[in-house]
Amino acid sequence: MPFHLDTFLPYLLSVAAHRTSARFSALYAAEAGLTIPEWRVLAHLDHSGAASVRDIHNLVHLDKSVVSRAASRLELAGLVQKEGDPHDRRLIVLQLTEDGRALMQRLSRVAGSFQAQILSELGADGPALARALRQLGPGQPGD
Amino acid sequence: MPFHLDTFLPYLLSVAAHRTSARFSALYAAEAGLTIPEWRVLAHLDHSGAASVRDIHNLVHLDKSVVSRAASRLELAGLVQKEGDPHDRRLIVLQLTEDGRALMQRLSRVAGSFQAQILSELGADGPALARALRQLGPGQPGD
DNA sequence: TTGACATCGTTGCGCCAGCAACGATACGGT
DNA sequence: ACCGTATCGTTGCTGGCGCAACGATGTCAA
Repeated sequence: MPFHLDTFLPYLLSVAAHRTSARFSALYAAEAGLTIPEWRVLAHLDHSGAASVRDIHNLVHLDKSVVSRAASRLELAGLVQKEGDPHDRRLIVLQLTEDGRALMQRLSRVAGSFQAQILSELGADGPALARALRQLGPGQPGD
Repeated sequence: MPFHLDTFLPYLLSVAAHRTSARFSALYAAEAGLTIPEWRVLAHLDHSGAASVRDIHNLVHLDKSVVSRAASRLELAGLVQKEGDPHDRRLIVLQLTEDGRALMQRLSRVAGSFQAQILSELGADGPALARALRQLGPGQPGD
């Protein structure tokens, strides 16, 4: 019996993830020309307050180097402030600037309405999708 | 109200997709050192029979160039046969070789048991996840 | 038939993710 | 205090994706 790719979960996940990210990117491209890593760093800082590169690396599942470069670009753009931690001088404390907070305030509205849009498209399957994705995502055994 | 990244669907999708692909890759890495595009091309050829680069590009959501290069690598590995279409000499007909079919026979068993494993982890949410992913994937409005 | 336009596969190029190596700093045992 | 080890952030490098351009072939209308 041949194998059907279009019922295979890793494939479906990959396609759905790409397409959904692309849809969302198109939305916030109007507000700001952010890459996905940059968006994640901003979003994380927005709800966690100050955080080190390593914190973000662990919690947002981005490689250290990706976080580092995203943070540098965001600093250049004036959205993020980088300063050394006085207690541990290896650490870099990242924090949103005033501009960064203002941007995230607008973007979180965009994100919220996008999320609502997606959920309305999914109907009753929405909650199950979220549960399943959290189950498949890291933080689970072997991570 | 700050924004919570860990309930945001594009983020959850991306993380779940990466992790699930990585888990599956680790499984078939033992059988064959395939990249994800190579795996998709093989899988599609296995259940569609002969197909052109363009067919795969459309149906498997890989860029033309990615399909082209994957096919070249697979031809070098002796898993796929490339020949010109006699009716339309622009087209390249891709087909599994004997070795390719044999490999896919083994890999489809691996894939099947992996799928079963995932579904058992998801429990009752499995079917809803599949439905939701198909809904979010392309082939929907605006694609 | 000819010529304008469309389609197919390949190739070149820019870009970013992922990995490893590095310098700098912190920690722990002796 | 000192030395070996661990951790943090940055940077160089390789490889692959995505886009655009190209040559080759096909199609259709005049």
